[in-house]
Amino acid sequence: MTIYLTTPIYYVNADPHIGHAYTTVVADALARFHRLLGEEVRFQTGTDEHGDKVMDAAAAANLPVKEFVDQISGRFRQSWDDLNISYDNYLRTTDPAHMRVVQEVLAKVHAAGDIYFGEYGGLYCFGCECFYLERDLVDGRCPDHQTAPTYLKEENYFFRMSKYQDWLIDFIHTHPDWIRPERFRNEMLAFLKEPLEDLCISRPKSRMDWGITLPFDDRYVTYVWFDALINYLTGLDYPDGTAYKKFWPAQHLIAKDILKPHAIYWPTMLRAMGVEPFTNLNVHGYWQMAAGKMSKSLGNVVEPRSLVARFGVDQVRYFFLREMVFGLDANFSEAALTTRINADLANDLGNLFARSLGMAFKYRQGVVPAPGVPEPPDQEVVAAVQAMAADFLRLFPALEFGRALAHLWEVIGLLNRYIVAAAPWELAKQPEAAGRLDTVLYHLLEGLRWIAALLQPVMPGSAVKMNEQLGLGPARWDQPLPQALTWGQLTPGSQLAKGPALFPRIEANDGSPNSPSPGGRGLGGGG
RNA sequence: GGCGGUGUAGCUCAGUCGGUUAGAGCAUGCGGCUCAUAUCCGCAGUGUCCGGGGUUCAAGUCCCUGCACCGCCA
Repeated sequence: MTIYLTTPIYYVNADPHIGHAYTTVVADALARFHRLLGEEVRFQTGTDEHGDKVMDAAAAANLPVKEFVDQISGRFRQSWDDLNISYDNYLRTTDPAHMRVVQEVLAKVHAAGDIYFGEYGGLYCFGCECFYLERDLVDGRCPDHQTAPTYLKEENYFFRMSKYQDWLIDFIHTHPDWIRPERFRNEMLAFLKEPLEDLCISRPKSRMDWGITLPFDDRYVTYVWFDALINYLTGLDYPDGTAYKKFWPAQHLIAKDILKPHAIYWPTMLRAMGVEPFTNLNVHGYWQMAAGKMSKSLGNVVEPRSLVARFGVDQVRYFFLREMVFGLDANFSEAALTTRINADLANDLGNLFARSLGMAFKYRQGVVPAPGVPEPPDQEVVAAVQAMAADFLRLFPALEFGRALAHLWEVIGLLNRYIVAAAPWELAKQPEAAGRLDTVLYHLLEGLRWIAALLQPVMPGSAVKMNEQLGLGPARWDQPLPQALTWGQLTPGSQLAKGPALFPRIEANDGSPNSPSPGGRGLGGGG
């Protein structure tokens, strides 16, 4: 079984932010999850590097464009390395291989008659890279940039998108799960009730030349979507590469700001090219930033790099996956992040792990004891762990990360209560209870092994630390999940290892216990 | 302007097909334990379920309407 996971290629006119980071962490968690299931995974991310906004940003930075895009693209890549992102391919639209394939695709679609030459005139905003109608303007100005648009009349190339409208509507109807969650599917069906216009896909070089030259007219470069979207194919060495034959169609992950290009333009483009549609378009919401709190004192915290530096990679990854319901907006605040880290990671999981290993060392010299005959509380632990794992394996690939983790944390709570009820410190005082103590310690350690196994996609570094302290080598934690999730694999007699606290508490420094009300601008995944 | 969504505890949110005294986590208060990262466990409290009207034996849930916020379209 194979799976091809993609993030958007991020636009390099600005630095990476939390929205990009979220999309990429989700993709990585899924990639790791599917690898653990024993599937063959291809995971691609990258950067989108053409267009006027990049030219402008380079000019503003006083750098040659190529130098500028190298720099920003490198910064994205660095952020993903910080976040422990296990991408297989990092695609840049300035790669010659990509540019060559885009030209091949353009030539093919043009030859088939789905790209034609036409004229378009209108009010153009350079900030938005798009034309506006009078009624869309606010006081004669662009609603986003507050600048007056310029009237432009130019000849351009158009993709015959309207031709595929009926096919697309039918395809969405016959594939209910294709665009998910459902609200985004409904949004697109509503949009498709109106006639689809053809898509302008070129820019004259006289106006903008930082792009890929049209193979059939070298006065033009292609504009945005016939460049950017095709990355999903060029990354697989389309059309002849073995990767393409092996991994297409894709599971796309995007933020809702680029829903339309991915749900409308992209499938019709694929249709015109004669390529099978992607498997799913998975659409997530925005992190709403607490306005006023981020700007000055914490101005840099939305940058993935500083977030990771301040709070830790796995802490940030856990927060992303636990806090946001995929498809809905969520609030981001330092207070909420701190609460998750302290309550869930330090107090619940970290402390459970520390006290369990601590007792194994204190009472059994750090050697895994052999369990005796399980009693009802032990059986309850086994049953709960197994039920949780089944839920987790079902919810995680369905993008219900928060619910999957909530189930896992219920078991963490159960194990904490199990300790109190069993009171190993009392058993340790009674020589005749030695067997009972062995059984309780074993159930704790084995339960933690399951937890570590399931947390690998979410917190890979911490899961390794847990496995190491549980005395397991890579050969054990790399085995496919279905095999790892068998009760009793922790070998009695094996040696545990001491280690530092998995998740140190974050001491409050701003004195604000609760997160402020949501506000401010959402941050999307870009693309 | 059209379509859609949301509104539940101090905060973030669950609430299935209408069905008992409306739940969870965080925060707060009290108690307990000592293996543990001042952690863990137990107990406790708080709700105009956005307002108004309606259907029903019964409404957080269904219908109408008003308000607020959000999204898509125009």
